[in-house]
Amino acid sequence: MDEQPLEKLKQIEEQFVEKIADNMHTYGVSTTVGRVLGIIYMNRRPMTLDELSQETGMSKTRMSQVVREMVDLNIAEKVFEKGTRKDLYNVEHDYYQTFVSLFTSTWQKAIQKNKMFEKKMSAELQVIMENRTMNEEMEQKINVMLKETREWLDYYQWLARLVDFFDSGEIFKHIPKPEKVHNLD
Amino acid sequence: MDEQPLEKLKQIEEQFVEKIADNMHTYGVSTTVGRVLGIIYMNRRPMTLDELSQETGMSKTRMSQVVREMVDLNIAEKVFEKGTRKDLYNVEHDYYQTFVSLFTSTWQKAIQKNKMFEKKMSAELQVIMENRTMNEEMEQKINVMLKETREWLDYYQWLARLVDFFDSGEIFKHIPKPEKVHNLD
DNA sequence: AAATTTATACAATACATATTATACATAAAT
DNA sequence: ATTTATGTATAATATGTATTGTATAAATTT
Repeated sequence: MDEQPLEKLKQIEEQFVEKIADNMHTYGVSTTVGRVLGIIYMNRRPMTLDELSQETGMSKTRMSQVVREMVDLNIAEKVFEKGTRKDLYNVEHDYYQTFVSLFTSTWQKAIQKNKMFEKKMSAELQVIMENRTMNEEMEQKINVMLKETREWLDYYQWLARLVDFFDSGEIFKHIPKPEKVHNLD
Repeated sequence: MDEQPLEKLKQIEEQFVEKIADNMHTYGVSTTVGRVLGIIYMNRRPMTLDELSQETGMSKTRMSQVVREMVDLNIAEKVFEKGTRKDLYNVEHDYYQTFVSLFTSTWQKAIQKNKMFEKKMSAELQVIMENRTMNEEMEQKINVMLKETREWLDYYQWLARLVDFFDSGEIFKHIPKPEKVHNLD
């Protein structure tokens, strides 16, 4: 291949960005979030909305929406630089941390949404339980559903512990990141 | 409330189904996959495409698509019953196992898609490296990208170990399911 | 052998999400 | 005080995904 090495390197960086973008639905976020993440990552310094707009070919409005989502997900942060009015955004430079941030953010929301559900269901089942006109079949069905609500609660409590397991970094004690030694090549 | 207890119980089951459906985007699958999962779960015996179509109000075509996806994701299975021509589908009755199945299925696909990427990038960087017309800045950039490909590889290998950690059940040694004792109430 | 049932391929449509264009509020520069 | 820059609210549009309708192939029943 006759391409200039610099151009070739650019292409490789772009392939990285595209691969990150491509993977992002696995993390529960849009392709564009991944693309912006990858672009800032490869840029190796914070970027403005205008720069992101230029780099992605998308509107500044869209870039604004995307970086706000990323900040909410803890995978980007606004950084301050003296002498510029424009907002600057940087991203997490640690693949593992990005995974943990997205994993915990996603599941925290799910856990939060289910916080009151079990209580509500149990209460409603209790109300039916107090109905005097109940036969044995009915009582059995209610007991099955009561058991179900407990399993639901147990599972969501387990999920909360799982999220904490990741958020605290405990996961890395059990599945260590590879040693850095070979990076000293 | 004056509702018949049986109707009330039906409503509670439906609320469970809707909550499962509602949560499903967190697991990376569609609301309809969740609804079908919940319906079969609450039915407590395998269901046919026609029954699912009836219960969901959706086309039989759609139900066929959905259950195939669920079978692919290891959260449903086709079961055989003597004396019926219709396919019967059952679902996993363990919240934890459903989580593990979806988690591992989702991430296995991502890992598979990235299997060759690092090799390809490294090879392309090596080709540039051999270019004689390289200056020091260029060489530094290539080294940064080579380091990047190693980190990528390390991270995906870590993800593979993480998936195995879940798939093997190892996760439950570190974050145990709650004791079953209180279920004997 | 013919009719019927069943699941799914295929094409078309509906709906939800991603994105753009424009307007507007706020802050900074002049 | 006015102008300019900047980010985002809002409305409209484009695109991708979910779903339906119809056709078809294969298996089962008659």
